[in-house]
Amino acid sequence: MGQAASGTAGASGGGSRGPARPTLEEVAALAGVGRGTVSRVVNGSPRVSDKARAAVQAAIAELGYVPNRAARALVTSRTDAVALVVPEAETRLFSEPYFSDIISGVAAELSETDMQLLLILVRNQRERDRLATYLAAQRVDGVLLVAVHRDDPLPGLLESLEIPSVLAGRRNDHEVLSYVHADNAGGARMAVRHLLRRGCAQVATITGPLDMEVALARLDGYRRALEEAGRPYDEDLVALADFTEEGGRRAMRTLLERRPDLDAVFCASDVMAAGAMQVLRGAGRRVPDQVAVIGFDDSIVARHTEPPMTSVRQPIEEMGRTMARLLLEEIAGRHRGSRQVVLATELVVRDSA
Amino acid sequence: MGQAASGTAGASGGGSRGPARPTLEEVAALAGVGRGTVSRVVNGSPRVSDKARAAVQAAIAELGYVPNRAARALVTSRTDAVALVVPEAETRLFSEPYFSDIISGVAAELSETDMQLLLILVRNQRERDRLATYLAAQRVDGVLLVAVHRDDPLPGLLESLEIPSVLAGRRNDHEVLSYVHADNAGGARMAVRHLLRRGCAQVATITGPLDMEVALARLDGYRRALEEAGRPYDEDLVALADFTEEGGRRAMRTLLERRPDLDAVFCASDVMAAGAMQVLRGAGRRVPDQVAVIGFDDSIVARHTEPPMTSVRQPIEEMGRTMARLLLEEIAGRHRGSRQVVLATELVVRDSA
DNA sequence: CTCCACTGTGGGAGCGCTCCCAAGCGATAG
DNA sequence: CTATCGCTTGGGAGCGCTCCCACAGTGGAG
Repeated sequence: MGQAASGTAGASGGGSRGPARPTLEEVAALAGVGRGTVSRVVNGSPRVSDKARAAVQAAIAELGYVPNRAARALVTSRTDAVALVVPEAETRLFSEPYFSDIISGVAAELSETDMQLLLILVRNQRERDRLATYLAAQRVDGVLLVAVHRDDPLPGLLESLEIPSVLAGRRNDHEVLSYVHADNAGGARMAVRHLLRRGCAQVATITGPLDMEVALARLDGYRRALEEAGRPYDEDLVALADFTEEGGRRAMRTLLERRPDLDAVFCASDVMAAGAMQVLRGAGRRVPDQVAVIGFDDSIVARHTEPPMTSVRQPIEEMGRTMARLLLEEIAGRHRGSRQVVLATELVVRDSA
Repeated sequence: MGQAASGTAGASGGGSRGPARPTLEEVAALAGVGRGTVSRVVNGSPRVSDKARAAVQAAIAELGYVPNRAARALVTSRTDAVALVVPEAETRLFSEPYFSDIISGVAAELSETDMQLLLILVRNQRERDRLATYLAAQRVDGVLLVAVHRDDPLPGLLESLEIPSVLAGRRNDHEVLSYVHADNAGGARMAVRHLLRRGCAQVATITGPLDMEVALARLDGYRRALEEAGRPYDEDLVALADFTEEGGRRAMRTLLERRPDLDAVFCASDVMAAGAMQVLRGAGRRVPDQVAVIGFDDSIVARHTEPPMTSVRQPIEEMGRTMARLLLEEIAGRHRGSRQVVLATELVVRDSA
């Protein structure tokens, strides 16, 4: 593009800004060694004499040498980059801080290495297709994928491409890819136990979309807690929703209609719980006196509802960290096969239950 | 690293997965043309005959050819990547959805191009230094920077590196770099006008940290609205805070102490407003009857306070889009000098004022 | 003494692409 | 008919790096 200046050797590239960056060759010349030796020093090979290493390091410092990634990538066919793939529609459904916390954890772990973090938002079919091409072109060394649906084609794509990848959550309990997830069932169980211990007799639940394993697991925890307590599982006390506030409102209305006698609701997300609380208030039910409410995520919303919401916390940043760690190990090839990590959840008791 | 298999020519790289990717050369061979012609077609040069172009396109489709970025970057010394730099400490202070919305806007705009989005979180001095090296090594074609402080060294770094960059917000009103920001002063003015029109007589404000231009601008809007209405500007009605909930609580307590007669508070962020509302409730003041409250950001928090909060909305996703657009134009060199874009804010009236 | 490790080293080859030069080839002008 | 121009085209050179081969040099074993 555009008429490039004729330009003599080396120095000027396309529209180069700043002074020309030093190359390996220049470092070698200054250090009085060969290219190979500089490369070995830069890459931490042990097969270099102390004397040569010192000379090279001095030269690197003097010139402010930084390796050219493109050149390295070209020959190694590694990119030193991993992608965080986010199906965007989901992000909105998820409790808001989820996204930033995952990123924060991933970035923290990667910052120890010189891996770059690429962010890829996928919001429609076209972008999905582009992603497939993109990944097939091996533009990243590994992939982190969040918000996995049961029938999501993306994990299958990663699998067939044999690209190192780690999921946040899993498609189902036969997941073959590596994944990290919170103990959703355990958290839900804790929440419901808490409600039962409080003396609640008719504990309802509002679920997430059942094509997501997280939603299923939370429902399962609910069911198990009831079982443990010898309570019957009553379909009428279960309302399906979609992790959204409006969904939470709708579900709460349904529940109130079906079972006006309910005295507790465990919601699979804070946002749904917030919606539910609005409806309860509208219906003249006092929280927690008449109806106790527990959410899931312990997001910022939970701290701002009236009354402040009791919620199940999941260590999202830690999930991000762990995902990044597993991915790095997988890329390094230190592990055959896939691995799973389950992180503990925790009940944060506030005033709504 | 590790004992690489001997490997014959071409095909196998480091630990290559999948079939070898086709190269330009193979496309050229299949299409019966030279490398140069394929390159011209791929890069959309007009100086190619229709016949040659068709042959090349057919070959590309047949082989599923995708250009190798590293090879291209090596020779052009462009990377086709831009970085979104986030000083992380700030992200937490900002209303939460801010981050995801900016990203969403940026990604939307970039998805039309084949630019990659790199996310760089900077959370301490060490990472700041790394960033400087990183940018000096020209690993990205441009930089987007959010959460700019008045004395932030990062914009100065970008300036001296002469790397195309766009800020979200500005350091002060002499900003030399390109930036996009919301009409903070205008939004604040609208909010305070709304309070005055409602009949409030003693309108207080809780500000953000005054080393940030957004905070200053919002304070300025507050002052101007009072001026317009012929009201005095009273220092006692102004409390400094830091965009956090706890800061909002502290500031509210201070205000109540100094001016128990206040009947409205304009807060420079929703999160602070939420804190303020808690304190007001604790002090037995009814919102909005006794004290009207307005926040800023129209974040998710605003919708969940009790009562739901009136707030100034800023088009954050649009800001992200615009930032990306300006940056792309700057990279393409279509514009000399820097440009500024101000986006309108809007008052979203709910129940707190 | 020779022979054979072994360590450390230099530098050729080549990764896949863009840039650009020179050459081919019609069409038009002289 | 030849000279000139413009448009296409092929392919050499080279971007900065890693990989690997071959070649010292050193020291211990035979």
